[in-house]
Amino acid sequence: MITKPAIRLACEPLSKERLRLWLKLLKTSGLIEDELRRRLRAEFGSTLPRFDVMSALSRSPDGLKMSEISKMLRVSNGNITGIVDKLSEEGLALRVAVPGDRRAHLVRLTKKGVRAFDELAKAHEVWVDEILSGLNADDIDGMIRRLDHLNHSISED
Amino acid sequence: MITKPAIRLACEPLSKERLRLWLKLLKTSGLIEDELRRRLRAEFGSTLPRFDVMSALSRSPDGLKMSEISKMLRVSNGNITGIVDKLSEEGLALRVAVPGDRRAHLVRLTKKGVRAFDELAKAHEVWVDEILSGLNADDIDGMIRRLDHLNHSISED
DNA sequence: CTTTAATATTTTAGGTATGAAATTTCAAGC
DNA sequence: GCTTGAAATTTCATACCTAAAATATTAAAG
Repeated sequence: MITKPAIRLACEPLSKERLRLWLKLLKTSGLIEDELRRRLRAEFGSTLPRFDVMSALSRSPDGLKMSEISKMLRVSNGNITGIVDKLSEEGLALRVAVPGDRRAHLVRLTKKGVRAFDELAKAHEVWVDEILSGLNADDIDGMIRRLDHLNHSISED
Repeated sequence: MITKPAIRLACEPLSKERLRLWLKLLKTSGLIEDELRRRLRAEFGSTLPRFDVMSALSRSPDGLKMSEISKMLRVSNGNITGIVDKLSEEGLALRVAVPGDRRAHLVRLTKKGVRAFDELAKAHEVWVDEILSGLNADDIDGMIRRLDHLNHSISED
């Protein structure tokens, strides 16, 4: 009787499988991202980075420092400057001075910004639901569990 | 006897779960991408987009048209122009005229480009293996299967 | 006090990305 | 042959993004 091997004799294939996994992960998230970007542009004339910044601000009504935003979104500090500038110009966000510290500013959504984001967020959730509609509850659960595992193993190394 | 419900009474939680999944997917691929970008820069003074273009060219020794590259990598045509310009300046790629069609050019890696990419690709595979080392064969297999499913369901809609 | 180091942000230089308009060339149809 | 439309690429304007340098402020150590 032939049994399936309990251990792998060579590690080489596993490294190839990891590479295959990474390429698929990259492709999938790129496809979804492109589609979201397209709709955000077509239906709201907005962009993903702006949505991300507004989303972060929305979760912190008391405001966030520039560095807090860039840390949360894992993008460079200098980048956030430009995006917040734009949001401010359009009256969606504003910089508030911090009493005890003249270096820092708190960025906050304006009322107009909150309204705009609520609309965006509602549409965004519907879009994601549509795009991922091919997945049932088990699929979703399985992927979330594995992504958590992967995420954890990456972050702690 | 109480049986588990065959259908969900409310769809709302599933849409939230899909959103959760997307955010995790985005975060994970971002973390991996950032790490690869960092190493590419630190160890080779190169970038991910250049690596991607070289990788595509490497798989097609007979050359690729600009539009073929942009289709493969799902980036805009105008973008590829700049990257190929840079690769050409550095002697890693070159444009070859197409005999029957004076509109198109075939882009091809030079010998130097092939050597450079081979080195990059070898390092890249090791990096990915390291970064994903927390996953065993079953994890990898499970994720690949689900990503294929998702990918398929997105592309065909 | 004053030097020093750390923190918070902006600026700068350069590469990457998009969509749209412009250019050149090709392929038919008349 | 000439026009029309499609195809391949580049150019353009604009936005994003990074790392690194510059600026300004705070805090702490001597």
